[in-house]
Amino acid sequence: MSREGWAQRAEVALSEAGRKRGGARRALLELLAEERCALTAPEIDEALRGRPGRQVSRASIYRILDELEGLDLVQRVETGQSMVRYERHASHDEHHHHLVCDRCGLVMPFSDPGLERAIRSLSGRVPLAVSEHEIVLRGACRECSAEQPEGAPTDS
Amino acid sequence: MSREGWAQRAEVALSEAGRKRGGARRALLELLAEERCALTAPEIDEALRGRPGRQVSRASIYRILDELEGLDLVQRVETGQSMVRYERHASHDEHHHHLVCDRCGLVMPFSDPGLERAIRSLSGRVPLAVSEHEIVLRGACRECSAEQPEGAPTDS
DNA sequence: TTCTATGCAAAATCTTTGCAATTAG
DNA sequence: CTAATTGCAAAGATTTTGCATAGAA
Repeated sequence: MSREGWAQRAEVALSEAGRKRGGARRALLELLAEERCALTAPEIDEALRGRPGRQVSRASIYRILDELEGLDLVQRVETGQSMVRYERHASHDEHHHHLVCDRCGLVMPFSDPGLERAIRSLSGRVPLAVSEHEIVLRGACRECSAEQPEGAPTDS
Repeated sequence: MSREGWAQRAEVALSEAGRKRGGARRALLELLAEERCALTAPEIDEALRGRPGRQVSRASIYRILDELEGLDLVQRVETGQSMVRYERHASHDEHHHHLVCDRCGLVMPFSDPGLERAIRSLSGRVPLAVSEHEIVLRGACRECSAEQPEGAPTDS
């Protein structure tokens, strides 16, 4: 239900902002509504090429993402991979953070109430009116740690 | 003491890695030892130009940062500003995270034991062998919230 | 018809690489 | 002297912008 909820909220926010509903924007919204986790602009481009609907130019992808971010419909996520990722702005019950595998680049979502509690209590004690927070845990995913448990020797 | 400690550790690590002590590297180490918070490569470049010592080419800045990262002497920090930042790898007692002002781009360090506890306990419960974590809180810094408390009207 | 939306191509960054000259040991 | 270090310039990549065309209301 959240996905449809988001798509609907997006439509409303855009029309309220006086935006027309062009094909490119609709294609992007559709993709973002389905994706559960963060994508980079190039990944979005590629994803749109690999599906029935329309494909969208890079320039439009950036423009639309920027616009959606301004309307709080998507949020940027930094995963330490030197490229911004975008995902739909989570409603309260979907709020999550990210696990990133240093070796294969895999990005997975996770969430934890204890962590959120700690953040909330902390937010009142810092010299910043906190509106967002982002947490990234890095390490080796299960598959990668199985392959090379530790600092395994290379063949060089 | 931590600063000198870091600089010294860096010298040792580099010589153990069979590195010579060129001027560019020394200038970068010196700057990083003094900085308490994360800088982008362009910021480092500019900072080096504005100080007595030697100035270093962009290429070398990137090469050296990359090398230092490999030796665990510096760490990358992503603050959601679409550019990687670098700071010296914190020793345990210096470990910190970042507050970022959405409006002016200011980056400040902070740390919180409760948060670290939450992260530690969480690390055992996720499908990732966690080796690092990064936390960014975003919002408006004091100066910026004073200027425009909320969604203040623009003059457009 | 009018204003927005979009694509294409060029521009603007940031980052990496190749190569020659310099420097440390 | 030998190998690492550095700078410069060119190449790569991602992101932004200008402008003309297509599309929605």
